[in-house]
Amino acid sequence: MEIFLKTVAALNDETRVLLLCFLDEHGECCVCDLQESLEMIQSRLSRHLKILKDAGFLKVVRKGTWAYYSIRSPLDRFRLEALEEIRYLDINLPTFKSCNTDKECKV
Amino acid sequence: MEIFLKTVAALNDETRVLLLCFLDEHGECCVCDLQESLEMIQSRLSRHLKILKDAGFLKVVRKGTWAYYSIRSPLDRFRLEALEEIRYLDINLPTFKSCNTDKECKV
DNA sequence: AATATATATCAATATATCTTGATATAGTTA
DNA sequence: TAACTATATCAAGATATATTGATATATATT
Repeated sequence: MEIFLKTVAALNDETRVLLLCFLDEHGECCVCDLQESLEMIQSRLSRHLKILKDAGFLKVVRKGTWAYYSIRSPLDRFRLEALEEIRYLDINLPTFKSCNTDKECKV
Repeated sequence: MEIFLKTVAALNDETRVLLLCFLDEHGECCVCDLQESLEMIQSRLSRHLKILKDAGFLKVVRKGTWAYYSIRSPLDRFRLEALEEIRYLDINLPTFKSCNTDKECKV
């Protein structure tokens, strides 16, 4: 029950649905890319990414100070179905903007 | 987006997951049966049943003063998948107790 | 070592949701 | 019509979640 509720709670927020949709569309992104693209402050993003990760939707790879988030694969049946449902929502996604520090980011 | 969030929000509560599970297991129940079986006060039940109904999970049939709730059928793909997931949760359901007014209830 | 940068966490406030008890509504029975 | 019953809704308080700005952590660079 707990895991199910955690999964569902993660889906129960517009910001997180947008995040899932964006990562599904653009693939792996670092937090600063998401900050630029979605125009969200860093603490807010970090919080929601953690919730999605803990709920089993995302994975993180750290490279130096950067954290690259992407949709976890493979997703189990229910999470995949949720993602499918989100794809159908026809959300108007903002365009991708790189954080353009151009050091290590965007490998 | 709104409809998706409403659907997910409906799932995001232990009481409602229990309700779905109970109705899935026992089929159509009137509110007073649920009151007896789940030992919940009436206003609480009524609230949650409405949320589940508005989110597309339940249907209601009124007969006199009684309201019989059951899982809506057919469910669309995502809601059905959610219900499947709930079935797998292995929730320890309370036994069915009729509201035993024995007038019209439990046809 | 000192500074800078990316990310994570914390604290305070704002907003939403749940629970309960009280009241309203609407059918039923006397 | 009046009293009764099942259900729905409302109001108040309690609990959870989201947002923001500040701070902490950890890596990178000089």
